[in-house]
Amino acid sequence: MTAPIAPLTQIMREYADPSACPVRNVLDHLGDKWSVLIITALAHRPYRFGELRREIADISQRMLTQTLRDLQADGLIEREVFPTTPPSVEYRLSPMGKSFVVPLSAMVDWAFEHFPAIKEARAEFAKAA
Amino acid sequence: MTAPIAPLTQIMREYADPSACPVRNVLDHLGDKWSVLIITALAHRPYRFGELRREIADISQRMLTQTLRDLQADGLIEREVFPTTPPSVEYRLSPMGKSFVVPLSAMVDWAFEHFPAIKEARAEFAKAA
DNA sequence: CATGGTGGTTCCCTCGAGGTAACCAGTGGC
DNA sequence: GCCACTGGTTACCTCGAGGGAACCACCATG
Repeated sequence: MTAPIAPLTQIMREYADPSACPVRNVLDHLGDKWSVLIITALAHRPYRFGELRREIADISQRMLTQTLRDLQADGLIEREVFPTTPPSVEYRLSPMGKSFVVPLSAMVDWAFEHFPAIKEARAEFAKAA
Repeated sequence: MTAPIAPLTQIMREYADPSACPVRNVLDHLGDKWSVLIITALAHRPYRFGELRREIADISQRMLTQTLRDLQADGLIEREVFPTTPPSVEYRLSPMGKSFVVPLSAMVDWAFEHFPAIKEARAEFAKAA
């Protein structure tokens, strides 16, 4: 199982400026506290703002708005306003967002599968120290 | 392409405490500034401390030490000290670390592939605002 | 008239990730 | 004697992500 990632040296050389490196640029954005959770929710069906707020119980309204805006700016989600009273807003994954679910779910599966081993490793490491 | 991720509702309900949720627990750790970069480097071959420091040009010695310790605590990398003078230290991926390279490289590939589209989406979003 | 539910925005504050720099022991080279 | 390289540790500081609460307009309900 040789690593299929391009050599780091090459990547680092090509994208000396971290903000220009695709990996660091994209993954840093998605590595925040809420993006993955929101995308996971939207992977199942479109959600309205309030629904998401209730679903992700411990997110603040401020961060929900902000993270949704960032994901929308990156083109991962689409926002649609319905002129009802009161106006309701629906968020859904864009095609690109849906394509992101594939590698994301691979990571999620990995996390579930190896979580016990990681917990054990942490306990052993703490014991050794 | 239906999302193969378990329903968020179910996950959130099962792991009400965020620190007990495998996904948030594991991915938050790996979502820091340097873990992915270090794992990417080690995916190709073992590295010595100083080698890593030079390879990842813009990491501080402090964060390199700390991130390596965290990855070691999670059981993703192994540390071996050689009793040379001066003592040298080699870091390599553990079997679990190697298994993580699979989903990680899927994400890296996705990032490379969609980076142009993301940049375009950002530009368009900024223009619209 | 007041309250609650739409989907936000704005201000203020905290806390911790991460950067910088100095220092350590031991040894080899000039 | 002085410097450099090995792989660190420690103290100090900054800056921004994120939390909390208040506020907004609009409408329906009681």
